[in-house]
Amino acid sequence: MSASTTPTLEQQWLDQLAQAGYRPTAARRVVIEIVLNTCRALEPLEIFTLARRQHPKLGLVTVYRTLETLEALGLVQRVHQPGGCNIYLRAFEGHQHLLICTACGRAVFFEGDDLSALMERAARQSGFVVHDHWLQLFGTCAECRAAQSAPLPA
Amino acid sequence: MSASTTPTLEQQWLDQLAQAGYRPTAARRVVIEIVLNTCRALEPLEIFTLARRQHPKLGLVTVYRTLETLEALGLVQRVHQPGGCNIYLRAFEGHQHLLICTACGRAVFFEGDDLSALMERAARQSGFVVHDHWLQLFGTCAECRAAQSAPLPA
DNA sequence: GATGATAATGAAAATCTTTTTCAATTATAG
DNA sequence: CTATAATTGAAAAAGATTTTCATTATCATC
Ligand SMILES: [Mn+2]
Ligand SMILES: [Mn+2]
Ligand SMILES: [Zn+2]
Ligand SMILES: [Zn+2]
Repeated sequence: MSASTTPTLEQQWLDQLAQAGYRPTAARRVVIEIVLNTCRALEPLEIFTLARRQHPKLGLVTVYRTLETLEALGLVQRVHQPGGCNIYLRAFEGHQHLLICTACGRAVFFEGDDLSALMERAARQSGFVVHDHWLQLFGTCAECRAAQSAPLPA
Repeated sequence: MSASTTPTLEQQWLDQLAQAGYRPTAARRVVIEIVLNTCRALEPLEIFTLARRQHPKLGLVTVYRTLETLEALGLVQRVHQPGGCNIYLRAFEGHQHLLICTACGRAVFFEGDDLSALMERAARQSGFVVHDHWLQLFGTCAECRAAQSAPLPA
């Protein structure tokens, strides 16, 4: 086997931080680890609570600052949901959109949407030049459907 | 001419309020009038500032409460934008989406999107049952494009 | 058009979230 | 190691929204 193993995503993010002149600190590591190991968008306070288990003297301010930095680097994104708009998730890679479970919050990425016809029609009818689009799907994930129909525990 | 004229939208909203047991007060009239006569989504504070010109003793709390009520009745909706998520606009009528000018905020409604193929594909790939979707387009309106390319005032 | 019951209002206080300040700590280059 | 600069966390400040509560406006009934 080759001696070079693929660096973990966490390491890749830390490398990107370093490359941009940021130092790889304990606080940043913990926040990054949590974001990368959670399949749903998290509020700063949730991240803080989880992170403190590994890093008890962490301050909430640092969570805010780290999210701001990661967002500026394009590694995380803010997600908008009916229940709140300051929740953070791993950023899209390329042109993707989210499908979010309204029961548990699980977020999955999908791609391959082609909205060009739609956007052209909207542009023609409105006189706008359309630059961008937000698309988000909501549904129920397989796990939540299974839990819903499962027999209640005795 | 017929004696019965079509009631204004403002009157229709006030009627809906009355029907739901709410009183048509001066404060509510002013907020409604502003929402109906503005072509972009507004923050509570903006509505408050505009409304005070007509109703100087209005309180900001009342704007919040009125928006809450109008939202509960399905007359206004919260709009999400990169710049803020607590801005309010007339609600959709039927299945519509928004196209928003990123320069001036102007919002126009459009309909006729067919995302069923897209949603089915996302559902199949993810194992989710898809219930709902958010779609929003961003662009530049004709007025803002004209203003941009117009010669500067002497 | 009074009157009493009830809804609605606005000022102030309370809450919650996010940002700023600043002294102490930590990472890095030399 | 040491000097330098970045980072951190606590506390304070700022902002946004909600709650509380005494006062005022609306409405149904007379
Ligand atoms: Mn897309
Ligand atoms: Mn649609
Ligand atoms: Zn789920
Ligand atoms: Zn515009």
